[in-house]
Amino acid sequence: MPDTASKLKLVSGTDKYLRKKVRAIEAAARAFADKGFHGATTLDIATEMGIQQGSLYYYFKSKEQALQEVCEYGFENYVTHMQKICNKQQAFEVKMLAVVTSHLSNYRSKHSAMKVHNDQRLYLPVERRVRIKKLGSEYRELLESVLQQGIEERQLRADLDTHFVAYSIIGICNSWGANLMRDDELDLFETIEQCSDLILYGTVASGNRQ
Amino acid sequence: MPDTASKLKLVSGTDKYLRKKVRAIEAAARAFADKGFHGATTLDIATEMGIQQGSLYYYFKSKEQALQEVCEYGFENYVTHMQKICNKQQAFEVKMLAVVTSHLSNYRSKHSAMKVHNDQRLYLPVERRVRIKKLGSEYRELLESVLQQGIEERQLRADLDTHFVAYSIIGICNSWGANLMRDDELDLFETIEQCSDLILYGTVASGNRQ
DNA sequence: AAATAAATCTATAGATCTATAGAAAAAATA
DNA sequence: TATTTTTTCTATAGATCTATAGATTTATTT
Repeated sequence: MPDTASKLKLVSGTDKYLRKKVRAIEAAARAFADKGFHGATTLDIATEMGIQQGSLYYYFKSKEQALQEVCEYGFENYVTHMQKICNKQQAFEVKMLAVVTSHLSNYRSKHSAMKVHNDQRLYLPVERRVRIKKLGSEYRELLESVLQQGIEERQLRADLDTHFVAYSIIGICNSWGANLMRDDELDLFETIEQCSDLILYGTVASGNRQ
Repeated sequence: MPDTASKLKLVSGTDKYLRKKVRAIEAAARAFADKGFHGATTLDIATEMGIQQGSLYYYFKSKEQALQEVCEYGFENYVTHMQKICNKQQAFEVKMLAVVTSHLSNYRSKHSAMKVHNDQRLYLPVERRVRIKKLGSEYRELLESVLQQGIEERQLRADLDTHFVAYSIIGICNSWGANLMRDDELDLFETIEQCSDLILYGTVASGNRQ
């Protein structure tokens, strides 16, 4: 069991420890994504790692902490990727496509941690959600800044509520993302294209615009 | 406990029984919406009804059956409402607005059963999901028929993938619906308007259409 | 090779939680 | 009012599941 010394290793441990810790987080992510936080057991997680149930507590102090770490892990990669997209000097449309692509590819690559973040994070007590909330705001703000850029480049409607639209984009992507995880037949690139198209152009025919 | 005779009452019982059974379903819906299927206990449900934990089994044969009934109950009203909308002789736009309004109002009226249907139904074994799946297809087909009408009336783009769009509309509405349940400050009618607007017109400025 | 540290194991206490059985109370019917 | 039916209660068996303690094995360092 990690004592005061090895607690430090949760942040900067040996490579060996960190690698297996990541495996533990990913095993927990799969179990939680599959059966939900309360439905999955510590035995499920341990079995997926090939260790005994009790041994799991070498990596997590509690099941709740496992959920917290899964959520943070899943979302971190995600926000980092978003930052890279935003920092590039590119036209709005390109960024927009990159955002949708990033979001949906993430799901297709079976990144269960994202699903867990979306579906299970509210089962954490508020005090465990502080960091997750911060990451969430950061992500939404980045997306809003992309939309703002679109408005400034006069590509997007000037009257747009960027907050509303950002939230809606996330909603569409999450619902299709869940589908992509469930249904392997579903074509990733077609879905990306259709989502972008809907967000940009809506459904109304050219002749019938307001 | 309901014997063979009272099993019939699940379909056509005394008013008294049926009224309390609905109360039971609604209590279960609140508990499941709040804590998730596995997170909520039969004690939670019973306490909300003001009865003892064991007494709950007079209304449900098992916790799993409670989940099944909550999902069916929540979705039934919903599909029925959709049918009413579709059967009216009205212009496409009017129906479209009615669909979004119906979906989102449902959430604002704290109809937890809908949330449970969306978030928890996959925890049911397939054999318990037969009826729920049928209702789901029915709903999506109705929505697709509204979209088809829009295409035929030349209001919507002729190239639209109605299946994709129907699914996306449901996705947007569900994500805003969850927000409406969580945040009482959020204005229902503004949200309805914004959702419809996004679905119909997208985000791109008039001058920049394809 | 001996000593120390890291990683895993076994076994279990203690706390749930579901579902059932049978008694008791309340309501409806004869 | 007596009888039957419906509804609820109490108590509990039996099955989890989390988290911990201490022993044991494996790996690393001196």
